[in-house]
Amino acid sequence: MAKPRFQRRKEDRPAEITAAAMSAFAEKGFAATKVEDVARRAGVSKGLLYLYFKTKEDLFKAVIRNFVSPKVDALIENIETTDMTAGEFLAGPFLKFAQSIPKSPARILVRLLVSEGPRHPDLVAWYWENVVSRGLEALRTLLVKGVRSGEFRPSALDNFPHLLVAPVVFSMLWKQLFEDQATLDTDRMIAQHIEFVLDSIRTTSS
Amino acid sequence: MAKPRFQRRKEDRPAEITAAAMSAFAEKGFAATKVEDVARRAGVSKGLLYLYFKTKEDLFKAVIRNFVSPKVDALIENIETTDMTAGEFLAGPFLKFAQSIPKSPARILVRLLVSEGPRHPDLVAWYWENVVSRGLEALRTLLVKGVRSGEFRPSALDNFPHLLVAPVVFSMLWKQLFEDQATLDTDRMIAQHIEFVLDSIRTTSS
DNA sequence: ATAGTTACTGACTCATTGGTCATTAATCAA
DNA sequence: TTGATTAATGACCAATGAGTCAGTAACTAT
Repeated sequence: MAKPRFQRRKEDRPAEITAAAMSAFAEKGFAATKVEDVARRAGVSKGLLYLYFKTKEDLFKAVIRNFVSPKVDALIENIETTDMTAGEFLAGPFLKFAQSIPKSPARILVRLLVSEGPRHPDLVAWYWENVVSRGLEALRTLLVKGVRSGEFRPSALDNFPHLLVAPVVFSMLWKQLFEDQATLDTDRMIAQHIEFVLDSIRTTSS
Repeated sequence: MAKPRFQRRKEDRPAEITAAAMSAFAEKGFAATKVEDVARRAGVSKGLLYLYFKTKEDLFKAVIRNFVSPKVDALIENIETTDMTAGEFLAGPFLKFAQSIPKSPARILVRLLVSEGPRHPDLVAWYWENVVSRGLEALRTLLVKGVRSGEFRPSALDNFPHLLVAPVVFSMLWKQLFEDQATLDTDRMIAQHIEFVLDSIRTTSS
């Protein structure tokens, strides 16, 4: 009764493989990662990988899709269902969210997207539709809500919710590039930034 | 007197080759760019390229070094020699500088650095020493000067000059990824950001 | 048991490309 | 003009790695 050389686990393979790919891409980037290495990490043969993903590129897209969507969905859900004021939400749950991203494994995805994006227009388009535009729209709604209630004064920020997010992106990149040379307290930096913004757009100083 | 098949121009070759490499890398990224393609763009044979650059990686480093240094040097020079107040400088020359970067060809370098950085630690170290730390230090000095003169109140920004630069980095990435899906008025966005920050740290509102 | 199905393996192919080097030709000094 | 020097060429080699496929073994239904 020797233990079998492998098991058949059709259901779990795709998830296991994308997870393996995620960590491999994270370390090496897309081009420098060998498909066989991904397979090895997933404890699977190269052939099997090609049974679930048509090409290496296909695998890459699956990775991005899988790990990003849940995060944004959660944020948007929160924004839409909260009963906090806009200011409270930004200084509370949103801040927490913004601070958590650069420390989560997801931080790697920016790097992947930045480096490979231009060569995968359809992936970028998907990302735009499902992540970026939805996220920005939710933020804008939140800001408008604040303006309507008189909590915020109207400002250019209404057109540039991007600004709320810029330091987060910056932090993600920093952590991957310069962590060794100089640690950056991204939590405090992001908090400070939100504070600056709220300072400027709040109608009353509490 | 047939025209010669090539000319010997030892002096100019390296610059021409790095320029060609710059544009090639910009389009395809590092790994996906073929050395031979770089050579072709430079109007040169592959062999010659290897006469001036030991490896492809070597070429890559040269590219980054060549195109970045001048920019930062200029900014630092300006900061050190200006007789403006800190606020004037930030709202004037610095803003102009920040706005110009995402529109210049140099914007591509972030992408290169982000994607390849982790695999070239020595390049990142060089970049940190010669560009990032020097730039940030100059900005910090500027902020401290503002505080000393009473123009700014002391704030966490003194420890996070990064914040002044985050939206610039963000803009560079945006322009490369989402230009097609949604144009972003980076000039206005960056201006707005600087305004927010100055709003928050200025002691007097003018 | 046993035959049938299919998840899974891994050796192989073949196009690609980083890097070399023997050769060629532009330039220069005498 | 001619010989020496070296910038420049491009055919070539060796390695690499994406993708294939003939075969194998885990599972399943009978």
